[in-house]
Amino acid sequence: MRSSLVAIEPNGHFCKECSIREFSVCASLDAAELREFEHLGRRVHFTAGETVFSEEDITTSFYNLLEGVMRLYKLLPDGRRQIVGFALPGDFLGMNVSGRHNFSADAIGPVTVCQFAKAAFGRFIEERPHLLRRINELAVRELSQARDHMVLLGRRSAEEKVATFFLTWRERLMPLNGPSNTVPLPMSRQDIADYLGLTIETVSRTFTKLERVGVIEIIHGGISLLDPARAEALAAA
Amino acid sequence: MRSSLVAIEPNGHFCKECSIREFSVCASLDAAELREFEHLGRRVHFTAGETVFSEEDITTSFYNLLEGVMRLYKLLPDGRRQIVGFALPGDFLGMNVSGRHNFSADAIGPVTVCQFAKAAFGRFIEERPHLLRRINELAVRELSQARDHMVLLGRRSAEEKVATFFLTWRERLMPLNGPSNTVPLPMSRQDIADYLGLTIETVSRTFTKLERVGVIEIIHGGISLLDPARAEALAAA
DNA sequence: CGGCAAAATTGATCTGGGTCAACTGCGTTT
DNA sequence: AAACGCAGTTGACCCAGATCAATTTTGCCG
Repeated sequence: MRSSLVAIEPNGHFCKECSIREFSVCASLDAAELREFEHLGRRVHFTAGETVFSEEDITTSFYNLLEGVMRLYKLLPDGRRQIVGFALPGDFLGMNVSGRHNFSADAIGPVTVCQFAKAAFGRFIEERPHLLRRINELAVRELSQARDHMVLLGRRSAEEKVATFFLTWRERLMPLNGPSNTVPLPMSRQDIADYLGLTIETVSRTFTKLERVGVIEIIHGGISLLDPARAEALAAA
Repeated sequence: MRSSLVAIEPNGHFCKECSIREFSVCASLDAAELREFEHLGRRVHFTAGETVFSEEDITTSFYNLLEGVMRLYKLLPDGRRQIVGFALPGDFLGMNVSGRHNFSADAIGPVTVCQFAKAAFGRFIEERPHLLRRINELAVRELSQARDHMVLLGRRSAEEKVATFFLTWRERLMPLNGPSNTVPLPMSRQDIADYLGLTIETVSRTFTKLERVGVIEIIHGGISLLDPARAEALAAA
């Protein structure tokens, strides 16, 4: 569903207090720039399941994810879905070709974003090459992740896919939550299936199997990695 | 195999005569910049099957593909291969995270590249934001292609994969060769299989099947798209 | 032209993961 | 606390595509 009414805080938040600044695109800005930047963005909230933008939409905004997790996906005409990634705080969304988002983005659970009007943001970048360099850096990193994911989708078995997913998801959460063998999984089994190119049944069976052999423990809202080394081995890293 | 001896032309070619300039990263440079740029790159040739760089290599150069086709791929420890893309003239290679190429690149048939030392190229970009913008544009386009390919790998049937491949490959060749229903396929069946997440046998059988039903004709070094509309339908675009 | 090796095709069979269907558990509403 | 509904799990069966195994075709070199 698309949000028809979203809460908009009429500013009041300051970039310099932003907890995810160091991870985000803003990390490249100095104090003076940050103060100017502050006026370009506005915080917007979304509730669980809301669609932030759709693939066919014309891009009018860029988004900086502040809180929560989003699923990024594409649909085939017959409804098959491929999740092309999950966005975490610090991720920058909205770069695109030909003026259209080429994937859709839903909030998984409550989400806060910093939304920038495309035109104003474009002007701001124009005279700040270091910001562009930072954006490019993030794009190249994403591209690298995308290629890794192609390997997973095209060449790995169900067990390898799931084990790899646990490890890379834990890895991605590390800068945010610190190192831990408890891996929260805010997304549904269906989301995981659509991310890994599997069915929900296969995901569920593989979870159970990995638990049975003692690699993980399935806990409420996630898993616990009991044997990370074994998981690495299963992932055929 | 890695090339131990490659022919290096001691310059003599001029950017302004470069046939693929308009498609490449250089399209953003003016006449004066081009003259300066010319001294940064040197043309290097590779023969069929040669490896231009490997995924574990530390990046020391950027490459602008001038002639020929390259396969870009990643290997799993047990030898399974996923081709993450094919590079065509105009494509720019070498952007990376953490200083290493994160995929390998082989020449398919004879290849000519314009090779730039990383440091010199980096300095040149530094003071030319429009070049950076152009590079970013290409990265974002690649990212979009990568996401499309994830959908193909994760959610499409063998027949859909092959039909989609014919159509998108033809599409990519269009700016270079002009529109045509004759689609050259310089890569091997194994390459196609590793690109589509299939086996060589399934690729071969699917080719034969599509020929039998009159969608394509298998010709020397490629296929002819007899019924593009049917192909679109099979691709579930 | 003939003889090889590599690439591609075709056939027979197998299997990992999909499909279909039932059931379980748990959070929400009344 | 009963009743509902949705997410997740489990079981039985099936099939698209993998695997294994020959051929056939193509390209190449003496």
